[in-house]
Amino acid sequence: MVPSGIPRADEITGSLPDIIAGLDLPRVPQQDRSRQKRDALVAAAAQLFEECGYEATTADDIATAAGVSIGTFYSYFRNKRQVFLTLLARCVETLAALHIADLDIRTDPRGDIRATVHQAMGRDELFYGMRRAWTELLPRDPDLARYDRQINALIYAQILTAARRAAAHGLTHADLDLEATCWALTLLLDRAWQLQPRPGADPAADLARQQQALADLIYRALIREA
Amino acid sequence: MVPSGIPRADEITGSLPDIIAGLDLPRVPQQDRSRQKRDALVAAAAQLFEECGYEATTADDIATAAGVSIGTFYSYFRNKRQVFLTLLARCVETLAALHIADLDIRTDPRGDIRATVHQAMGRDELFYGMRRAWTELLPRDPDLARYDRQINALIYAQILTAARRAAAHGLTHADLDLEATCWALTLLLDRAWQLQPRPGADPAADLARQQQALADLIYRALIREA
Amino acid sequence: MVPSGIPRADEITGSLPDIIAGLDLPRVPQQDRSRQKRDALVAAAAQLFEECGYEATTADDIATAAGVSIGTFYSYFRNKRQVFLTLLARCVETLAALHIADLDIRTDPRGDIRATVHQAMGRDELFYGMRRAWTELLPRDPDLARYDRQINALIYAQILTAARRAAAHGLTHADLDLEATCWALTLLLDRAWQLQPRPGADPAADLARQQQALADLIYRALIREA
Amino acid sequence: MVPSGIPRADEITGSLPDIIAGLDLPRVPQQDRSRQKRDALVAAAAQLFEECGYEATTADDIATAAGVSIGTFYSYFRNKRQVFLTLLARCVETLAALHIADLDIRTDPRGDIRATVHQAMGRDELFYGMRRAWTELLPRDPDLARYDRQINALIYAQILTAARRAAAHGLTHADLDLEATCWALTLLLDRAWQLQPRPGADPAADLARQQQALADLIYRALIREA
DNA sequence: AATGAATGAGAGTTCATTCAT
DNA sequence: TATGAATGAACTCTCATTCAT
Repeated sequence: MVPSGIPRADEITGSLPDIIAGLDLPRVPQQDRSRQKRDALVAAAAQLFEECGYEATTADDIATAAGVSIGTFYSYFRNKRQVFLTLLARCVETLAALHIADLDIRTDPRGDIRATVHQAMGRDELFYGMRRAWTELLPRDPDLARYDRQINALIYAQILTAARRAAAHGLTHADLDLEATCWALTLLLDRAWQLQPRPGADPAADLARQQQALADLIYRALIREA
Repeated sequence: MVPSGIPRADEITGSLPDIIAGLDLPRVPQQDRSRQKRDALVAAAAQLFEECGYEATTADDIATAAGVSIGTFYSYFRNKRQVFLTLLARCVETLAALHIADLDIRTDPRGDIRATVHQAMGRDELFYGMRRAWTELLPRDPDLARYDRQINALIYAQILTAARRAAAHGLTHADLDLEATCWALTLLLDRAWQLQPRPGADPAADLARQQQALADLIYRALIREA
Repeated sequence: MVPSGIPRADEITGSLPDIIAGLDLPRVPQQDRSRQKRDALVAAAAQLFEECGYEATTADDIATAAGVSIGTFYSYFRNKRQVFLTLLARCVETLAALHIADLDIRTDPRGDIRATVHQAMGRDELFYGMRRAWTELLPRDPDLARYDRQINALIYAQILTAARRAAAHGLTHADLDLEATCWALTLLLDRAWQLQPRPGADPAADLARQQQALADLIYRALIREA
Repeated sequence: MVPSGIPRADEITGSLPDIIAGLDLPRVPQQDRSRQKRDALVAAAAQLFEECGYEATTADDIATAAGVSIGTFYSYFRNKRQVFLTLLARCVETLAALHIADLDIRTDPRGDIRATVHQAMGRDELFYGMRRAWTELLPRDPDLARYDRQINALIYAQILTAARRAAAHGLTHADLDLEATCWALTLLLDRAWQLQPRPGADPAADLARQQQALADLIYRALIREA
């Protein structure tokens, strides 16, 4: 069972880079030719995972799409899961670059939150290949579930840090359950990364609209009107 | 790819019961003995799906857990997917019973939202067996993805109806993008159904706390302070 | 392997009724109600075998089509094969009624042969349900292959008897290999029972035309022009 | 139901090679080792089909008999049916090599027919593995039934061509229904390919005897005595 | 390093037959 | 005698992974 309660303080350990360090990743090849081949495999996997899902994508499909043999695939990755972990590592790096905790919310809380949401959700291309595979693997890969929990816990911790700073400056609602609210926001973000522009609408404008609504929702959930 | 933009008006068609009607469900056996056996199979499937996930649970596992042979399993369900659909139907029935749209928000918005959230999330046991299976099947079952989209669209429509009523009475924020905000809340609810009490804490109290934070978040996202 | 050489004299033993006697048939029920039920099962089986083939027809299909339960099916027939044998017995009885050997060819050989072919091939309805099932079961049922061989041998013997009578009266070609020719004719007849009217044509007329061509072929293969 | 009326003119389309081209055949491996393995599988299948029939032969049996694993079997053939189609293609190639239509019947009709029958039936080894499988699959494989019909129609067309040439030279019986007679001969040939030498007799001599009787039968069915 | 043929455990599903009611 | 729920052996086919070349 995926435990999804508010993370306890002791669960917020390590950092996003630590998670990458803990992954069973293949070593990055040093030679240029090899690295290109590995990248081609990862790119092919991302596209196929996105289009067909993880299960429906065979190791053979990935190798073929990357223009190499199945044998070569297995010389770069110990197994199919490792390709996925490589994609995961890329995601986590992106998340680590967000620095939500550094959000200084004092001068323009609404603008700051909007900017952060925009930044967070604009990394769409880096989740490419992850969305479907993640939901497919999560339920049956205990390690992955742990990573999921850990990543969410760290994002939660960052949100909580920023929220506490706002609270310290008297910006938040008086009776706010900071922890539970930040956890709810973390869960919402997790879902928000799956947002798509609605078909028919101008994609960029539509996404911007959704991002703004989301940012305002977060703003109002936390910050009281002056 | 699962399209997750704000539902267009024309996507909000039918009703939750319509979705159940569209499912390829086995007929419910009339005889008591048979119904008991079918229920045992469904219960076994739910538990195994919850514990091991959908893929990792074989038809044989379910039959064995229910104390019948594989042949019996296939005489009650055409295939493994049909067991899942049976669980799904149960969920949708629960959702249909929520009547979010009927929420009359005028007198005590905060209390009403709290009550609704409490009611919505208190149905936990009925999602038992669905959480993991749903995320596993979603990416590879186009029909299911359609149902998912449809169900979310209908919940969104209900939230939007209630929110519009509040707006008509001048209760909501002035500059609110109602549609985008309600869609964000719908996505949040979808995630919220996976909430668990945090280990170590008193489960009931902890869930109540998370529910209240969630309800307040929704309240503040929509309703302006008097 | 199905042995299809010209039958040796010692293979021509017994009679068509003997074959029926050797079949593992269920006893015919005495009570009227029971006989009706059995007949309904046989009729349903014939139709399904004809339309779907033997393998594709399940015991359950037959029972359902006959309006009884699978249990009842198995109280009338020990197994699926026994239904087929029942149909077979009906065929063999029909064949036994042909009396080809009695053909007195002296006065009007051509007319006699035509009449016999017409009579032989006109029993179409009695082969109903057999054509597909026979070819399906033959290759995998050694007993059935033996029956096939035996039946063909007996028909061959009858044709040979008639042909020898004609030869004795100097009606046949001088240099005729009676045995081999009659065997070829037997094989041809076996195939001829699968003849259908060609689509588009008047069925009765078309069949009559094919029968006449077949009869003339036999006539010319055996009888020399005066 | 297998329609076995005299082929209509519009049914005689394409050529035997066209039929092979329409089959869903696996590509022939280029590497020697692979081809040998594929041939071993085909040979094993032929023997097992001949001895046990198509249905009774499992994919596993074939793989084991060929000394490879079931996985290897499925890397050479998409399914069991494809092995059969490979055998079928071999047969059709043989039939295409017969050139019955080219039969010039004017100078020595009897000798020509004998030679052709001899040639046609001497290809016995190439039908190995087909006889039982064909009759087993025919009733339940609509595609195969179509091929059967098509192949027979083409053979019929060739026989008819030769017979018409003979008729044009006034060699045939005056009142002959050419079409119906040639169709009967086609059906007879179809059965004749299942001829075996009778046990106990000298195989070669016995087959020659049967072939000669068959050829004479055809000769007399068509050609009038000078 | 690269290939791709080979492996074989394991999945879903069918259906002839049995037997308690 | 009639029922139909229950059985489970058997079958086809997939695909992650290995390893000889």
